[in-house]
Amino acid sequence: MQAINEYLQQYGLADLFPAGVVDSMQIERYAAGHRLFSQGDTADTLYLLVEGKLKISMLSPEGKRLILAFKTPFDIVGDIEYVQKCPFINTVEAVTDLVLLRVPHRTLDHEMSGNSLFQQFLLETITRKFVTKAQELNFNLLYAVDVRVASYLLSMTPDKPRLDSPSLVDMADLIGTSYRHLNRVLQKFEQSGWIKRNNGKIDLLDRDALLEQAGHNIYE
Amino acid sequence: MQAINEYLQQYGLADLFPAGVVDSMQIERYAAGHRLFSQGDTADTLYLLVEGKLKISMLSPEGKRLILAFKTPFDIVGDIEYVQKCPFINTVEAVTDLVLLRVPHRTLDHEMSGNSLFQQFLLETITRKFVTKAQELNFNLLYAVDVRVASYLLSMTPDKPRLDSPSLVDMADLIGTSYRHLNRVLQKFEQSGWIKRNNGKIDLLDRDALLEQAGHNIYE
DNA sequence: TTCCTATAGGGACATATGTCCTTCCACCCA
DNA sequence: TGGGTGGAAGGACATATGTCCCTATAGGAA
Repeated sequence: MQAINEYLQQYGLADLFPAGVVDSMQIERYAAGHRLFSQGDTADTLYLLVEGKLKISMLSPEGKRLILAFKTPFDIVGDIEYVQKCPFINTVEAVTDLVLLRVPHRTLDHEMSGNSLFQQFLLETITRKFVTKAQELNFNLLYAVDVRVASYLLSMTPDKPRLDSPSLVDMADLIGTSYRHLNRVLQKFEQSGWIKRNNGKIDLLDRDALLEQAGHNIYE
Repeated sequence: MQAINEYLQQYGLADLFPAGVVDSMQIERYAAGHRLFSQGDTADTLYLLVEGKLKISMLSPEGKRLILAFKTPFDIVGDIEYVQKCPFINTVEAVTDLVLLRVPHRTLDHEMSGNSLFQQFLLETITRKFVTKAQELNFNLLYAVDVRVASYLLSMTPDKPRLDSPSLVDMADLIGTSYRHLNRVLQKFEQSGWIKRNNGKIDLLDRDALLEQAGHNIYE
């Protein structure tokens, strides 16, 4: 069970936050499945994700769900809303058990406004997010679902060639297609011998073929 | 023919840049059609768009062109690349005759690094771009081409209900569909009596119907 | 003028994708 | 133990979209 300072140290943030700000931070722990906030909620907190995996999603006016991203440490949640002073744009839920550092906007406004180091930190973070988002947009406009599925499979298995509990529903919402069509594409991949489905787990048998199908593009 | 200071005044930027920075700015004028830079070019300049309309596009590895945005004053070009210190990500061309203020990175590095006001300015600009890009991504994932076409038509005619020289080729690349399919959708709109095509011009006859088709979503 | 090129407009067809519905199976709980 | 329940898997069909092709027309270049 790490303390706040240890986390900050671990992610190279020890010099970024003055002691006064660190004092006002709180460690928050959430169980898998817990919803941190929903789109439209008032945003008065910046979150630093230090352990676990969370899911960012939104609901369209028609009620269609879109999963925008999965995030793992280190990452920041709520930075856009902090800069824009607007309500939360998306919904965030815990996929695994989470540990986050919670920084109130009030503290940031008092102690960090005009702090050039912190602004530079935010600038680089948000710029990086922008580039990622832009690539994602291009990727979606340019390629059909099978390319995106191949890319997704590859990006989710950097270490071992197996997806343990993929939740095809989430996967479809992330890729932006229907559950049915995702299934169809997976079936095609399986018939081609590129993957093997067992009991909801997915083994990647032929990374090279998938890489070719993905057009050498990977999510992120 | 305005001077640099007048432009800065006009867009409320007079207090943002110290005299030393303003001195190093240059006014640049380009004719319609001119290419300012291409993706991959070294970026050593930040551009402030003060007159005219430009087009941001990219080419996929497969050679498919995607138009990412049209921009009109006031806007900033090259801010992402300035923060990231990376080559230009996209290609930028003049649609109409342009006037831009050119600010060398070198000057910014020397005179503005640590300038909290300027960083805040960049932060807000880039954050806004991020939100726009994110909405665009959601919009593309959520809605089919006809919705996007309706939205595009509405957003391009804020004043008068006519598109004068739409270049359907560009329009298709912006929406992210094929020329053929765009034509098909326009044909459907025309048959529904929502628009009228004359000699390449497009008149909007029924904004309400288009608004409904767009699902009350507008680009931007 | 005459040719050439670019674009508008659209036909025909194949493919990609969405919607609806059915079946099957593992797992949980009363 | 039996009945639910939820997700995996996929059949059938309609629609959306892409590709390839052709024609017509306007405007620039020779």
